[in-house]
Amino acid sequence: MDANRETKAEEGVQNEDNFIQENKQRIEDEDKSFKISSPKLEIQNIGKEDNELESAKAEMSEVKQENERLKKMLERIENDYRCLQTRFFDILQHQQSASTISDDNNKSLTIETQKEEEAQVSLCLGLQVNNINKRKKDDTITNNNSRSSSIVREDAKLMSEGLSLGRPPSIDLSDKQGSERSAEIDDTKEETWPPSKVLKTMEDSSKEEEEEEEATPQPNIIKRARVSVRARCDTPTMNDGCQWRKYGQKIAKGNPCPRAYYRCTVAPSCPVRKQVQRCCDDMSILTTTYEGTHNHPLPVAATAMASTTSAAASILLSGSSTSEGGLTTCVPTMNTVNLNGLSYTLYNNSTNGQFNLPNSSAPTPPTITLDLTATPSSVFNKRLISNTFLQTPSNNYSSTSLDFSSSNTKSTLFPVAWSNNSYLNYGLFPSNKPPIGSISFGKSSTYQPISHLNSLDGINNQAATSSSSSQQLLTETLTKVLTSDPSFQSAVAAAISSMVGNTHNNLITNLNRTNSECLTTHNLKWVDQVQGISANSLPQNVKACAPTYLNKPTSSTSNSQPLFPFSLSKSSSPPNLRD
DNA sequence: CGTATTTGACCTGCGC
DNA sequence: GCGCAGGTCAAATACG
Repeated sequence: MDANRETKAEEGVQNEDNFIQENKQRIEDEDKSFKISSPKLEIQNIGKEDNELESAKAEMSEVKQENERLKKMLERIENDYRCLQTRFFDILQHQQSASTISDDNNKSLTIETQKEEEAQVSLCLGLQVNNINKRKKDDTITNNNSRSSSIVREDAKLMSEGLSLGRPPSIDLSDKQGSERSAEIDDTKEETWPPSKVLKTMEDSSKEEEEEEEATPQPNIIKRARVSVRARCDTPTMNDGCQWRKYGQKIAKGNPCPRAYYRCTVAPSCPVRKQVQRCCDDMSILTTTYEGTHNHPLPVAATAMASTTSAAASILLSGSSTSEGGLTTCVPTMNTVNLNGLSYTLYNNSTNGQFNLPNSSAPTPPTITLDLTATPSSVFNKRLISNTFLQTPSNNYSSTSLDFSSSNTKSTLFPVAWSNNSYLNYGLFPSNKPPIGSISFGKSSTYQPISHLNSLDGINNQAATSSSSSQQLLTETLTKVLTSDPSFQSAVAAAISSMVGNTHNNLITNLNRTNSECLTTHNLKWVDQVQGISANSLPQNVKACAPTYLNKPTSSTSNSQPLFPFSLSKSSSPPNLRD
């Protein structure tokens, strides 16, 4: 299996190599065309007003500068990529050599690899931890003598102690039957939503298993993981591609805006529900909270949101495991990476209540928030505010926020790396407000980060404390971070692939498969450009607005070339993590 | 007339 | 045990 995987990885690397070459060529051609057209423009401007001529020249100069920046950027990306490629092959070789040392180690590696792959391909929200738990307990029992790996034992131990790692389920989406298989799993073994009367009566056959699950003490904490999406939206709901039926509405305490309850009607027995509520502070912000797992094939338009939310749930669950099982600090962690203007914030507060639904006084399920609303700096401030005022000490669930905000306005406090001279500038925070527990890769960072990945604390500390960290260190740090947490990889890959579009699927998934996640830093500028397109590309009969990142443009953009390296082409395949 | 939405009642869990 | 708040149900209503 490793050989097959390695082969696929090499193919993916090769594809990426070709991809970079093509786009480099494209940029050079673009540059040539500018050089050719520039004299023409000057000739045309002869006889016009001087100011018009100067303005035209200025525009051309800006275009040229932009083009130069893009070229340099591409070169640097290429260098980074080659560096990571080399590193990746080193790791591969190292793994191969290590695998031959002993059988025990071989078994451990195999199991680890399997688990890693499970994490990478999992797109299931509301993870079947109980099933996993059962399986692993069985493994622990049956293999108690010698064969079970230490990893499995540790997981089982943690889970038995209520410190579930929330490892994603082993649902293989690599084939086309994956979704159906997951649906079968959902139908027969799991009820991701708090069981309703109707569902209970409908599922008599699974009562025994439910009772078994209820007998286990841990439970719904993981199963009820939620994913919230904050987005600016003028319409009552976001268009996420699914069909929803409203079944209730309630005015929550502290928010005059009613909270609407929807359930998925794509399939009659689909347990997925969502809550939609406007932010009382900013009525233009719509918070949509998803809970549960679709037990049916999703419409193409819905796969982006579904994959993103499920991947985000993976991050939440892996992150919560870290905070619950490993972190000894009480300081909430907020990990922010500004990837070329795409602010990626992991907000993980083990003592915080549900962030996006602050009115909840009762303990709430672990919730992850995808924030598509504001500039990173403003979002960051909101995080601090919410952290200050919304803590519910009785709540031990974690809340995680993924901030996919794009900084449309170039803030001086939170400069967009892609728009500045410094490339691959992963997170520049306002120097006067150091975030508590944040990851900051790159320059000007003076903060002590608290990673959500325990094992990487040292790495991040090193990266953050060294204000003159080299590009090499930066690359290595990123690589380590991204390759050390399969859930993180999975989530990032799914989110990026969802945002960037189906075209880039192979690239993302290949790299996801090969643990060469440096690519996630490559394609983010284009996302900014997508943002303005998607809303206009929606069908007119759609009453809901689309989250700008998650609803990809299709026909309206299929014929136009992107401004930056990554081409768009129409694809109907969902942006999941399959091969 | 079928379907979707509205809305008041009801259920459940939690804190005091 | 009581009250509160979130969540759900289902009859009534609206809409195409």
